[in-house]
Amino acid sequence: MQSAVTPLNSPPRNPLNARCSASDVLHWAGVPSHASLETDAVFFGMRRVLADGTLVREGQPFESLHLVSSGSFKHVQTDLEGYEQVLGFAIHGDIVGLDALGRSWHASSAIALEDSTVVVMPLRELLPLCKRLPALELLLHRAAGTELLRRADTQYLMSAPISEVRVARFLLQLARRQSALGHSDRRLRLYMTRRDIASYLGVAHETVSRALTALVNSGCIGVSHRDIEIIDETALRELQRVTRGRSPHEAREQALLHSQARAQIHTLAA
Amino acid sequence: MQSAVTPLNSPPRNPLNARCSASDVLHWAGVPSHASLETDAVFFGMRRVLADGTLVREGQPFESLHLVSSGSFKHVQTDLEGYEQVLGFAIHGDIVGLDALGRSWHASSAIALEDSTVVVMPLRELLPLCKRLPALELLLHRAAGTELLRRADTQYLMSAPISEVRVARFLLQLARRQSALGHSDRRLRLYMTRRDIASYLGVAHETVSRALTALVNSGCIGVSHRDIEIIDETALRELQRVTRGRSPHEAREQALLHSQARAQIHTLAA
DNA sequence: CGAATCTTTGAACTGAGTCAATTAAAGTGG
DNA sequence: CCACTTTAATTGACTCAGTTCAAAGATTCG
Repeated sequence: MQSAVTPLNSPPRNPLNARCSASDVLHWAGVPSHASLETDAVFFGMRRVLADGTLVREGQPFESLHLVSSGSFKHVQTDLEGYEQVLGFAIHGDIVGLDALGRSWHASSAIALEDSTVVVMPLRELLPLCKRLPALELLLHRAAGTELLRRADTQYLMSAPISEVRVARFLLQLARRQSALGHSDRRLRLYMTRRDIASYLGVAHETVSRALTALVNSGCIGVSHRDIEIIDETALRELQRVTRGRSPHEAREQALLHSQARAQIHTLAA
Repeated sequence: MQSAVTPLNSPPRNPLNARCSASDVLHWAGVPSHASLETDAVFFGMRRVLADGTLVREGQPFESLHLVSSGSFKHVQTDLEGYEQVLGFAIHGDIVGLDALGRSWHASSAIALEDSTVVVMPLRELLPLCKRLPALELLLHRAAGTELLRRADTQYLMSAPISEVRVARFLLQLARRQSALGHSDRRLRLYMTRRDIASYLGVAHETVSRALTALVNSGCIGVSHRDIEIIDETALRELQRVTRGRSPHEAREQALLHSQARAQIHTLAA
């Protein structure tokens, strides 16, 4: 388990020249139970990417997967007219480049939002290793599955017709990921610009600003630059029920009625 | 290659009791070049799902992946309030259940839009087989990658602020998939309801109706029930440039200016 | 043939996009 | 270290497209 060498959620002290064991990778990527003496003996190199630097670029040959060790990235795709669509964000423990699986070229770019370090896992090494070490295969599968789940979450998020709801869901999503890494789920730092958030949510960047101030005014959150404090998580969740022309309060009442009706049905069925 | 036994894109005649070789699976899933004598010797069972039937249900244990042989499915996820979000559609050659990769339970349901047949690939058989047959491993990776790409496409689609653009992109996406299967890219059948499309696009179902009639009135498409004819694909593509308050014509002019400006820059750089 | 569902169309309201202007923050170079 | 430039973020005003509610056709299915 070697938790003494690499305490959970702590990147190595000297990430530039350091190599990093497959066990570390398993820890960071969320399957710590599968680390073993064998995975202790496998090492990967690391790479540093400065803020605004490109880790992988759309159209580049797919040669390596990267695990984010420190820092953060945005996934972007550029369409014919030059519009940049932000597809998602990657933080510690996330694997970058999965959408190229089974292909020869990357379909999206990964751009560092701050100075970051990644573990480089060359496919030529990784795939043969997977055959020998089931833990690494599981890691790969789990990472792909997680990415798919996250995209589903994003679709759900984008389907909200009210921008305040989108932003609320976005913050909750971020808080959930942060807390899964052992960080606070009440205080969170936005490492991306409002524009990036807007592109991700599918709204205008002014709308993100307005939604955030609206959430501040309703006492749900506190905002200072890129630091967010979640003050009333319950209220933030309640917001999900808001639809056009219906206030959070009314929505809550309707939801109550619904659950009562459902209880009635259950009673009748029994 | 056995193209005599299973001609490309043609499901077997008797899918109910028939078993189906791994080579067939490779053909249908788009990696026909990797079929071999070895994959000829591996067989999977098949399963029939009636219209509105559930192939996999959210929360069920993840035991098999399914390849769609005939028919079509929608992927749905239900939130706490009971709202059904359509995440995507699966047709011939698509693999259902990938979002459970690396996990024990399915995160979304797959519901048949019509009477359908699928190839059942139990994980207990599939994963060991992958170690022996690199072709199957590639299939798995490629399927995961493709699914990720498709979700990115969906995000792009949902990011369009104008509903007409969303619907146009949806139709083009569908046409592209149909034509990849060797079908016409001008005539396409919608196997899903307007409601499903609306949920998928993140708009009200009335809006889908209105957008479709608008596209008919502008001469881009013809609609009859669930049969769509793409009359002017170019115009449909041009639509992508439309933003709020800007007509397709203006958008085209602006795009021209942009490309001219870009040409200028290139000239200066040279 | 009737019930249920799907689809279309209408009308009213309103929330979000767009344009514009101001403020704040961050990065640059003397 | 401070003026200067550039980029990010906020706020306001206006317009319009999309949601919502409602009702009427169309289609499917029993």
